[in-house]
Amino acid sequence: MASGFETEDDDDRGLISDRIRNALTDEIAAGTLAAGAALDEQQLADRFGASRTPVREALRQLAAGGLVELRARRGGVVARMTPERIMDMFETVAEIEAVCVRLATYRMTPLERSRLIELHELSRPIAESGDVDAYDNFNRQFHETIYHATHNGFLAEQAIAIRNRLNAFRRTQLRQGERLSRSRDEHEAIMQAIAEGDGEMASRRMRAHMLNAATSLSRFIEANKPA
Amino acid sequence: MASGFETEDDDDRGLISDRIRNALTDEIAAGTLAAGAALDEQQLADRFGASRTPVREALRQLAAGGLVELRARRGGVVARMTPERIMDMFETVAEIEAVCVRLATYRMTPLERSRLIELHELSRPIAESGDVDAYDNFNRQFHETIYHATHNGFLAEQAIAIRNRLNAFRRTQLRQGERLSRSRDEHEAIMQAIAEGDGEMASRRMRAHMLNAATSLSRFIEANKPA
DNA sequence: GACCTGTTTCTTGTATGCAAATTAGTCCTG
DNA sequence: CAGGACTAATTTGCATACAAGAAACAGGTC
Repeated sequence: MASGFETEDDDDRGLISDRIRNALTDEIAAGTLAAGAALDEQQLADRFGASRTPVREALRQLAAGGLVELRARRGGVVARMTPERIMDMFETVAEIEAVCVRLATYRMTPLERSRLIELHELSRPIAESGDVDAYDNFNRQFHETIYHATHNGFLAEQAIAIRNRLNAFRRTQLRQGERLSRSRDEHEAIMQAIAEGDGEMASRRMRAHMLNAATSLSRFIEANKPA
Repeated sequence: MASGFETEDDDDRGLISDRIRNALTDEIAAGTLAAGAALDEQQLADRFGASRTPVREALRQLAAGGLVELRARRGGVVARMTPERIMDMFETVAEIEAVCVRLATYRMTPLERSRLIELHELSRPIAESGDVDAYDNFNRQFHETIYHATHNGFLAEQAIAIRNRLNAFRRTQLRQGERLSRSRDEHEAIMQAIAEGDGEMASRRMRAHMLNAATSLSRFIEANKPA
């Protein structure tokens, strides 16, 4: 938002290793590369029309981000996520978000507060329209606004990193219509607590909000993964 | 603990890139490589008697861990930490630790509880002796025991990762004698809250405990960094 | 027939070489 | 003398080549 130089996001121009990293991230997120899939360096190099060197660098970066598991001299596989681990990640995100909203409540500037209120107001028509992608986009903005309002850059970075890491594994789904309006209602409750300056209350409501989303996903996984 | 094969930890045998990564991590942590120092690939390669390839991989991993900042085609420098950022990191650790101890209070098994009590008892003579290294070691065990008692593997990993990241920047210092006994007193208060099953109380006390440590470090930085 | 062992093959890890890009150094110009 | 542009040198990014380890396979033995 602040840095508006690049025409789009990143692709095509720049470092090959970055292009490969982004492409692999997207493919893992989209599910094109299934969890547990072996990542052959030469094969990937051929596919991207590059040599193994940038592929290796991309894989290392992905491994550092937790998307890929790398065993020495045995190559890499797309990180295999157990339902337990996904729940652990969701709980962690929920707790971190709860921390963020508490700090944000006590520290946000009037400008940040009005920006958040504005965002929240904008979400009403989106939730009513049922446009999941649009709501997803709004939702990310809403939460990231809160991260930054903590005035703790490191915490904000961590929150975004973990959130992205989780996003990469939720595939395309979690698109149950009724969840949208409930999500907005929960945001509403959080906004009210923020408005009252009650960080603890906002924190508890945020935690509940995130855990509701987790439960929703959990049900989806349960339903779609028989094994 | 479970895997007790290696004679020591890691060094000398195994992947060269890992050896370089570990060595650089240690040197950054020890302050041998000052913050902002340029990291020339060829120079490091020569120093470690290797080629640039493993050096590059090591640098990427360090960059992912936040110890090194890498700008495209401009090489890497040891991450420059502003006092603000260090405080942000400390606050983040404090909040995460607070989350951990709350969850741990509600979820720890009797075995984990007795292990923690045992550890805490052991710390009394260490704190009295004033052996900072020994107390440091105990302290790490104490906190990591709490992480694992959350029964959330992902959260525990995150907590350890952030804690390590912070450790790498505190140089050799923070060795003021009086801090030891105060630290143990604070642990005592946390243990009491855990014993009473009051996770919220334990959480608040843990947060205060960590912020005290941060303030202590902050004072040190203020005193030793004139610029 | 099952299991162990030696060999082969494939993959990763490392080294070296080359090209592009950035930086610094110098020369010229205002 | 200051500022800018061109050139040269250093450094990163990538490609290719080689070596070492691991997995797969075949053969033989119990």
